[in-house]
Amino acid sequence: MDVSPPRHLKARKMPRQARSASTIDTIFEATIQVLLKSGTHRLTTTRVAERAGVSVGTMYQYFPHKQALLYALNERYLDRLAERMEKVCLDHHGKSIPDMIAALVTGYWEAKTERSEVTRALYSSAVELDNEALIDAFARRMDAATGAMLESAPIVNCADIHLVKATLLSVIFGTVRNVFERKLPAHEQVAIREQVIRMCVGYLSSADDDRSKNSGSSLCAAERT
Amino acid sequence: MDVSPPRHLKARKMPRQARSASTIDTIFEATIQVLLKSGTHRLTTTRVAERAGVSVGTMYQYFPHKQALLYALNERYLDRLAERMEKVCLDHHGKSIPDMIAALVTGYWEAKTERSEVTRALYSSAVELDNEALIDAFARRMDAATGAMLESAPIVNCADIHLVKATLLSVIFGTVRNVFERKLPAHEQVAIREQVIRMCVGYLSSADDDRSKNSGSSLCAAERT
Amino acid sequence: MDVSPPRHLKARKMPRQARSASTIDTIFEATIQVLLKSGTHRLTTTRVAERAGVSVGTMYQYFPHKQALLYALNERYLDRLAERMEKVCLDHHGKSIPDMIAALVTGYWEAKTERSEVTRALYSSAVELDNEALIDAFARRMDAATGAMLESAPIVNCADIHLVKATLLSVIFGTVRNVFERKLPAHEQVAIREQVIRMCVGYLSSADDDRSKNSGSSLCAAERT
Amino acid sequence: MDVSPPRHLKARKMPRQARSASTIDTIFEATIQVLLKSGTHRLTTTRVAERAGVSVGTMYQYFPHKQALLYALNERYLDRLAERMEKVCLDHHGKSIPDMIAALVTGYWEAKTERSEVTRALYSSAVELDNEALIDAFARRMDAATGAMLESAPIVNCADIHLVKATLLSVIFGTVRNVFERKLPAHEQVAIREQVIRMCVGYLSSADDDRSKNSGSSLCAAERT
DNA sequence: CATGAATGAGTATTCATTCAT
DNA sequence: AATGAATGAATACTCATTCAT
Repeated sequence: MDVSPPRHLKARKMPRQARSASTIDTIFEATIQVLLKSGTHRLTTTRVAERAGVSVGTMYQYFPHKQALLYALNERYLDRLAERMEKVCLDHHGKSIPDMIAALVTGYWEAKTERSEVTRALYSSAVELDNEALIDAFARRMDAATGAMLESAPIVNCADIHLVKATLLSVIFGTVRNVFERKLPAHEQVAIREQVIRMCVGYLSSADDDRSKNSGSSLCAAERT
Repeated sequence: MDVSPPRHLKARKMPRQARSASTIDTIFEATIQVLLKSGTHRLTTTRVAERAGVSVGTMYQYFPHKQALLYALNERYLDRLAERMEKVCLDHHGKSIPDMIAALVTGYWEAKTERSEVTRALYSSAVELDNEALIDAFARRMDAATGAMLESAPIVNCADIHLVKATLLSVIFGTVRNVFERKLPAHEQVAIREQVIRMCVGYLSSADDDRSKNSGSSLCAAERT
Repeated sequence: MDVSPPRHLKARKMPRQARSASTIDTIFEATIQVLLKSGTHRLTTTRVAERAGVSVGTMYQYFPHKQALLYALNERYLDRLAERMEKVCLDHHGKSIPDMIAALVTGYWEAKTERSEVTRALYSSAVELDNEALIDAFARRMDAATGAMLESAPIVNCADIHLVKATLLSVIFGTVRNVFERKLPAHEQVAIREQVIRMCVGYLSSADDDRSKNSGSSLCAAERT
Repeated sequence: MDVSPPRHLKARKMPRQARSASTIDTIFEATIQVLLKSGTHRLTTTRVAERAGVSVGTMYQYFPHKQALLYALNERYLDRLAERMEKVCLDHHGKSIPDMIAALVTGYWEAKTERSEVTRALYSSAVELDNEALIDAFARRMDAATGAMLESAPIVNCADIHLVKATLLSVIFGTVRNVFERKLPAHEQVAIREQVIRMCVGYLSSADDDRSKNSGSSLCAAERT
């Protein structure tokens, strides 16, 4: 994720040697483990270092302070998530709209759910972390990826593709998180997921319809005013 | 909100005298102020007490520990939010579906946005708080309120009203939060809000259509299997 | 126990009315209960008052501070213990020396053991309590009582009866406490108790022998130098 | 003292470097000083650290909590006391019984009296400390040491040497403590001490007599049943 | 007199960060 | 570079005591 983080959250050294890279990875993993075992508010630098098998001193060589560590961890997480979702999008270029939507929703849902505890832990670690820049960067990548995917669909051809995309992404990401966080029973989660797909597909095709019919209440018409 | 909280999060004494009630309210307000000024992780019992103009000791008479204070604060917040949304629902009994949806989305959006900093602060205060019970209770109230509202609409008549409601609420609450948290520019937020309303309205009418047409891919048909 | 306690440890009001006396007794009992349930270092005035069913304020009417309460409690305990032991002594006037010794040892041992947890609790409550005066008064009463008892024995007739008594009492009280505190198995405690009786009886008769034989190494001779 | 303490009272790190060892010793000394100056209930970790000239943090590196510190302090004290008494016993192997007894009593008495304030302070610090294991270990060492000493005496030859030893030790330790705690005038303490020695010597020789005479009421006969 | 809410100094314990070795 | 001992400010929570009602 090529964001310039708030200056004070920068990692201290970029891993130039293989050794460093692996050390950093070990530290990341250790952080997650501690997060899972002890929760955010008992995540201490000492505990992380211990778990990672390095000394605190060493950890401070890589991350100038705790916040920087958590920032970098979230960065890595969002980076991987973005990559994964970009791949999902790429894989569905040229597919039908319903396929695309289903892929987006399901892909995101699976990414969150696979290691749901880790997801939850990361959410809580990011509280009060100045990570807006990360979120924005993630949003931009998603925007680009879904944009490219949707444009590869034969039918969709709406003027305000930007707004449609923004809406879609907000609905998908927001809803999945909501369902995920409420810890609903699995079958209910799946059922809702299907509904959300239906809803989004309907939305997209209506946006399209509107355009062809030039209807007054349509998305595009609305945008023309 | 008539939830029995996890035993360890119970407030210590129920305010029996007017004086106590106002003290508790003062403490709540102080907590919010401190949350806003210092952030969750610098919210200390001392600071809250100071701001509230009472001694720490007094605070501990009412809340056996910090967690209980935050729990009660969130409880109060969700309680008020629920009341507000219930009123919104009641006020739209018998209205058209689009009106209902618009009211739900806009109502929730406004509730979050009016004192957006407070909303954000409360979200962060709830991290690592065992408040699932609160969320559940809130969800149940929303479910009941929206259910009653939707059933008062002439047209809607779907077999799996439960799933439809759950989906609607997840989409609305999830999306609003997502938009809210990303701090998008106001006009974009409004635009997305309108889209979400469109989307939900479309979803509801399609659910209804499905039923009347008995279409194989419909919501209700699906549920019949 | 007619000791004048260190001025700062005096109870605030002498119970003049029946009501007061019973209140005080309730408080004493409550103190013991709290001591048993929570240990000395979690004995708080509030907890005692609660348990006693009175308000803290009321408690402070009777005892100007915590120390005074504990002092009075220990005073009462030692008073009762002294009474009990005095009765034991009186009951054995004119009996044989072995009977006397056995009565002393067994009596004391039983007094401690009957409610051993209470005994232990009181010991711990007295730590860092300025209760030397109480101990002294108790010692004096024991001295008088055992003195009178021993003098009623036909044989004993030693010049330094004071030293003999002091020794006896130290040995008995010290040993019983030692055995008591080490929580040895009951049968071992009993066995040792019997031995101690033997030992003391032997000591007393030898003190007596010495005197009649006027032996150089005797107790009384030693005292003559 | 090779006792495994209750798990929660374990010291945190064993001193591996000379520096640590001296730090720990400094902390012990400081604890004693604070105990003397402020009493047990005003012994705070901060005060100890201050007096020791280290930071609280450092103290907590070595002792996970106050209790562990006090436990370790008592352990060290009893360890040294045991060593000292073992030496006394060793030094009197082969001596006469009266010499042995005198050595035991006087040795213990001196150990307690030399720094009597420290002794008292340690007693009070141990209240409500789960130090039974320490006391037991100490008792076992004393038992072994006195056993070896007594067995080296030509005459003593009693069947139930175990009971005799237990009695002796209880009497000696109990009585010395009793005399010590009552703060009797020094000359009286000395006088009683002499009496106790006489009493114990008499007891031991009677136990022996009994055996040679096979008297029915003797210790050994009793044990044979 | 009785009550119990309010007080706030006091205390154990944690933890991010530094820096001598 | 790596280490991990040392630091000490920060923080949650307690409890003896007072005093307005």
